[in-house]
Amino acid sequence: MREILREIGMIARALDSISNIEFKELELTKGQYLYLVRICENPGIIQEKAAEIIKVDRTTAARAIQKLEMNGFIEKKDDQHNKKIKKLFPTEKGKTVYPIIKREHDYSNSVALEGFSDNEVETIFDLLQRVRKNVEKDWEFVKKGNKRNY
Amino acid sequence: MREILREIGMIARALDSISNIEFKELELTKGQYLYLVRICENPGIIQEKAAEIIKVDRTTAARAIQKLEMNGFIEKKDDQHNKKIKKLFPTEKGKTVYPIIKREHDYSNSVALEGFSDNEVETIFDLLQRVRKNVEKDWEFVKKGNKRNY
DNA sequence: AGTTTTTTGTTGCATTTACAATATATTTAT
DNA sequence: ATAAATATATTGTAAATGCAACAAAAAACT
Repeated sequence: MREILREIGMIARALDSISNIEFKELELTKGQYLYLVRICENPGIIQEKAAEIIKVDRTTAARAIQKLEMNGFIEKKDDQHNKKIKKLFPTEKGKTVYPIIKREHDYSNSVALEGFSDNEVETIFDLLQRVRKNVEKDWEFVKKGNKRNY
Repeated sequence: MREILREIGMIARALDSISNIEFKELELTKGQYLYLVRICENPGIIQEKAAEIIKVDRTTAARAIQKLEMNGFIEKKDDQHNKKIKKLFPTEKGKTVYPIIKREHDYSNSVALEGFSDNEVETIFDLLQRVRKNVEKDWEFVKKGNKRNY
């Protein structure tokens, strides 16, 4: 059994740690870059959806986004037709910070893929997407309170 | 630019979340399974080393391991020749729980790799190991207080 | 139309996480 | 041998995380 998930965990923790340290100078505290990036790339997205694509608890997302708003990176706007939801948009400040985050991510990405051929890059991307799709089914299942059987 | 790191982040958060939920019935709280597994597989390992291979802050590891000890999953033993270090060993209770964690991990692994050929499994494992090695250099560099240049 | 279920958002609370600072043992350098 | 540097462990503090519980709007069902 090839323990691919252990490798993935190590990589993810290392990179998250690096990003959190590097983004402190942007006044972004732990984890916030995750939400800001998604909101910049999907303006109008709602909190619930952001949590789902990031794969984080709804209440964690709620508070992270609250704080992003408080600190002026994003704003919440009411929807015309649906009183329940609040659409999320980056502010000017958020839009200014986005390319800095992007640059960091691109750099980390290039570090991660050092020594990879173009072909290998395509391959790992394809395989990882498949893993992600496999895994997110179980995540949603378990998060909803269901029990996996094994 | 193929955003492989975003995929990795999603996968890691989803699986960590699943594991944390599933291990609550073992009386293991958030994150503890990480440390217990490493200690079971590397009996005698020290805290500092565990943090390093897991890729987590030293102080976080310190408290997680403290708690594992308090709850009887592991024990710390003084070293004969080095008064500074404390070697970590699973207790009987820890050893009992280990195969349950392992089974869960194996299951998640098989879910993650659903639809993969043997060849693809080998490929992704190999590529991920290379990514991990690339990334851990930067992690150690940044954790030590150095600044990446990009 | 009325009822039930689902979706979305929020808050209380307990816990984990990690930075900063401290202490002590060990190793390296002079 | 002594001093400086490094390795290892710990604690204080602030913040994020996530479960449980709640509320209200929307959607699905009868």
